[in-house]
Amino acid sequence: MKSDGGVGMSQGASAVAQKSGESLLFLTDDQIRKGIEAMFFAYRGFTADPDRILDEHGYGRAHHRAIHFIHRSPGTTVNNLLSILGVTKQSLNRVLRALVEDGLVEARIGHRDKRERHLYLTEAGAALEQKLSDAQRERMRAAYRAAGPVAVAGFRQVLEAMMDPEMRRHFDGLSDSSR
Amino acid sequence: MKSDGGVGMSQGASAVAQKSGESLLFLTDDQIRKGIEAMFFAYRGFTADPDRILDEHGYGRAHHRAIHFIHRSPGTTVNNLLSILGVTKQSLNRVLRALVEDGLVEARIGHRDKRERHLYLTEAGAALEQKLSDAQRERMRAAYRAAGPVAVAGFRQVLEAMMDPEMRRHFDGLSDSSR
DNA sequence: CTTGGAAAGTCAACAAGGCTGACATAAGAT
DNA sequence: ATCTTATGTCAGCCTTGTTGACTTTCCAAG
Repeated sequence: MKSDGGVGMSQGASAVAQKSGESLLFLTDDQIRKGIEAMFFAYRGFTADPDRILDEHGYGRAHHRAIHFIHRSPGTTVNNLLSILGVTKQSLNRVLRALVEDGLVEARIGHRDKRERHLYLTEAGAALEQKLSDAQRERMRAAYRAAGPVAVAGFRQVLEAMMDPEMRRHFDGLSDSSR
Repeated sequence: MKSDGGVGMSQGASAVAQKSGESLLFLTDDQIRKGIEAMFFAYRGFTADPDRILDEHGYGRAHHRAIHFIHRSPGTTVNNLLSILGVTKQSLNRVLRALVEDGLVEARIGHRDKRERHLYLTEAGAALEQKLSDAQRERMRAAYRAAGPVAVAGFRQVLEAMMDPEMRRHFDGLSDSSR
């Protein structure tokens, strides 16, 4: 694999390319592949705890996502949720209908624009949200604590750089303290 | 929500708890929640590019995962793949059958134990793997480059701490230079 | 050599959660 | 009055996961 002096793997930018003294060893194909696999395995852990709880309640990840973002942005409209979740309205509607029927979510008709439905968690919905996010936060907190503040800052930087621009807009939007 | 001096949210370990001079601000519920949302949005980006390519070929993420880990561990058995992927044999078999029928994967009967099937990518399979991992690596590399080596190290640390122990074993196993 | 059990494959049936397309309704906007 | 938007809904399809039952192959222990 090392043809011309250790540089020049098969595809494009894989070479180390000792540029201006900086080693850039973290950009080798091997490092990146390990990052890809770490994402895969970590995401499994990330969803494992909520998945167990959801299963007990007869829900799935789709319900979790809806509950999470309704909790984060109480009164959000269906359309807004649609663009955050990136699914079709039919898909979201199926989930939302179940949550409303089960009394976890309330869909209030808009005052200004009566076509809109503003979504809120009921007390029962908020209780499930607590349970789910407690479980997910606990693992996250353990990981954060184990890795330390510097690692956490890096973690967040890489994740944000990995998002599609549109998703980053949503992500930044959620961080607004306006609400 | 702010009862006793701005600290003391609802659930457990959320308080800042200024322990021995270290600020631990990175362990607040708010920081953790942002990490959770960052994971969610970033994972979407992480899978977006391969998903597009897979779609053109009439495959899904399940096929990608199989192809990836067969590429990583040529000659791996079905059982080993099963434990890495964490799905049922019926689910994996469906995917594997399609890949074998399409000539992307070869399943050789074991020499020592003839019950086992050892899985290999064919030339066509390796070509698709290239295409998929090139796309995924490109985004990863861009994120790594934007964030820098220190951030990348932190990223990896947090991800590894987030895995289930069994998944971490698989992850570490893949990094072995033995084989 | 026989038999128990492991590895693998297969068939059937089902569910969640994506998708598309078509259509209905209400209401804001022009 | 008409166009457009927001939402809901019905029908049908696909992928990918599940469980359960059964078969074949074949190593290994008795």
